[in-house]
Amino acid sequence: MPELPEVERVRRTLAPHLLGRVVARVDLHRPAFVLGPPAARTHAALLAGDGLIELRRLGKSLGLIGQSGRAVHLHLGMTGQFLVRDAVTDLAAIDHVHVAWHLQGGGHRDAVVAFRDPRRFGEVRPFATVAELEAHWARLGPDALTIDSGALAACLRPGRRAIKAALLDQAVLAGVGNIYADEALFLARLSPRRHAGRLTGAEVARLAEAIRTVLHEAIEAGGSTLRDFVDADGAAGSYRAAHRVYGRGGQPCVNCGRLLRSALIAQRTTVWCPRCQSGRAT
DNA sequence: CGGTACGCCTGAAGGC
DNA sequence: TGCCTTCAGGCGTACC
Repeated sequence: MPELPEVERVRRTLAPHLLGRVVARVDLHRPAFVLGPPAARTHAALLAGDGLIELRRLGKSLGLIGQSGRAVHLHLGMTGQFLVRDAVTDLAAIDHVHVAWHLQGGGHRDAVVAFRDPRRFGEVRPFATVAELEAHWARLGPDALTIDSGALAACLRPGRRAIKAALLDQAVLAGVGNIYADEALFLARLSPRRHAGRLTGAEVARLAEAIRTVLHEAIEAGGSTLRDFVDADGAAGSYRAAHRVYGRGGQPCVNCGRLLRSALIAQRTTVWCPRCQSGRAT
């Protein structure tokens, strides 16, 4: 569920708890949750003893950077979340906590940041250098939050598949998932079944603007909480109430009143308005 | 190339 | 009440 807006909310709320502080200890509650070759999965690789200097984001991925130059790739998957707790918290009493970073210094009281992920689709993957993290991220397309018309056209040009499928492909564009793909296509008045490579220049421009608009709106609203998404301060997001199509199959279109269609496209439940998103090129 | 299916994993929700 | 099935979905991978 966490897509770009939710991950960005996590980044913003988590950063103040991490940056400028030192990792006093890393607890591996579930060692197998940490990815990569065994030699690269040490406590030091997870930034134990390191100072934390940066928390960056690309698409739905977060990167925590240490003063040593080490870096940890973090992905929330479907149900991943970060809990920030007092240092004395008994994390063993909280289910599905896989990794925990104990933090000191920086003028705050000691704290612990726990990665909790019931479904375990999330990722914690250490890298020895920032360059290696960046190489891992090189398979991702450009970040969706700032995508412009020209860059989007370049991403989509070779594609003959449905635009919905292309938007979900993180190698094309990083950060859009099922919720925001449907919301952006609705705003851009494009059928999800249109061929990605056959959109007109005007349509690509509309889509790029729609993607930026829905992502910015969602970030401002704290993200979309469907069931259990919360940011690092424990706050749920309210953007679900603003969804125009996602989760509204069979209900009237907010624009024209026609009942919204729902179908499986690119193996994902897709909702759109058959009138507003007519599917014909203009 | 694209599309289809599956596995990973848990918990919520629906059917009976 | 309780058991069983289905669904949700990010992402990698296998296969046609």
